[in-house]
Amino acid sequence: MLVWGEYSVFSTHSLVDYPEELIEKMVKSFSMAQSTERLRRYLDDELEECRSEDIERRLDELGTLEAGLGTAQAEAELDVLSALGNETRYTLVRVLVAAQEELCVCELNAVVDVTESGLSHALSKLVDAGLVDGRKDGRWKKYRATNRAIALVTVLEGSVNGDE
Amino acid sequence: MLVWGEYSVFSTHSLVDYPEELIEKMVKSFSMAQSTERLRRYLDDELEECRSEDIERRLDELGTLEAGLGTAQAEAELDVLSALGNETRYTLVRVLVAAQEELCVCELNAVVDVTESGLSHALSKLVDAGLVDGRKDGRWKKYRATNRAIALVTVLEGSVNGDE
DNA sequence: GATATGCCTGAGTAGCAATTCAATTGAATT
DNA sequence: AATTCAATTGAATTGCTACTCAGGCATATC
Repeated sequence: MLVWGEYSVFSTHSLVDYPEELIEKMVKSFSMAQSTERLRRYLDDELEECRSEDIERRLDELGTLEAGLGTAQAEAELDVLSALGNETRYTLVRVLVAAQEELCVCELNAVVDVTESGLSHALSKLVDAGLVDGRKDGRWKKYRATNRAIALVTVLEGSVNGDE
Repeated sequence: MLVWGEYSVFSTHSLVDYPEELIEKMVKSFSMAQSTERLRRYLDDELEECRSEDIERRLDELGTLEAGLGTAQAEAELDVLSALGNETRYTLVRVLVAAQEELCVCELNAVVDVTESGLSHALSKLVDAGLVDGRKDGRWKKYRATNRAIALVTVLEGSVNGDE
């Protein structure tokens, strides 16, 4: 039986008896147990009395919160955020939103300080994130901001006042 | 006189006559000239006739678009975005928004897969970005989502439907 | 068809960001 | 005051992203 408090695992055998991966696992489960232990103490504090079901329930509640709308959705949202969270790409989106019309790649090249290739990479990421749409027009290619981009930039500009 | 088309600069002197920084400058201004040249051709296409003032004017317009609400604001916005654009931190914010109440660090430790230290770093970045507020309560520390965080997560969840 | 131009893609790399580790602070308990 | 514990901080390391470069494809012009 594993009794972490008394390290009975370690007292029975020498550590070198175990393969590395197992040790890693043990260490991880140990630190896991530690943080659960802390949570127990916290709930003890908060709820006055605290049975082990309370911890289980709280862990469950937290898990539910995390799950929220499912992981796929959250992943998509994260993609959008990390697409926007870069100076070059955010500049492009801001310009396209402000322009309220489609702009040619050759025009966009004038507003960001990267290679033609870098610009292309940036735009492709923005397309993947659903933040801009691209359209080929003869030898030129034109991009416009999507509604998603407009919504996000608007909220962002509204919510972030330069006063900090 | 510099005539890029004919590389007169390079024909007059050997390249090694110039210090490296100057060459770099020349190369940069050359590629700059190239992209401006492309913009000229594009405007030629679009406006039918196109004088050099037209290019100047368009470059100005694009510059204005880029400037928008000033660089300080844009920088702050970018900070917020890059703070959110990370799995650990975005999970924390989502959980805090969903919880609609302050949560203890020891509780948050249960929803993300990082060290206690990593969690602390993450929370500190979120505070800097104005996405969460921290409050010390005895030996525990509790964090809650700010209005900014709520607004952004809400819009994001509304704008990004998992349908892609 | 040959050439020029606009843009894109894949590979490689430099630099930065995210995580962990080690040590510390501050509060509470003894 | 000494100890324990929650949380933070700074340094070191790992991992990854955002570039550039080289080459390619498509369209237009000759």
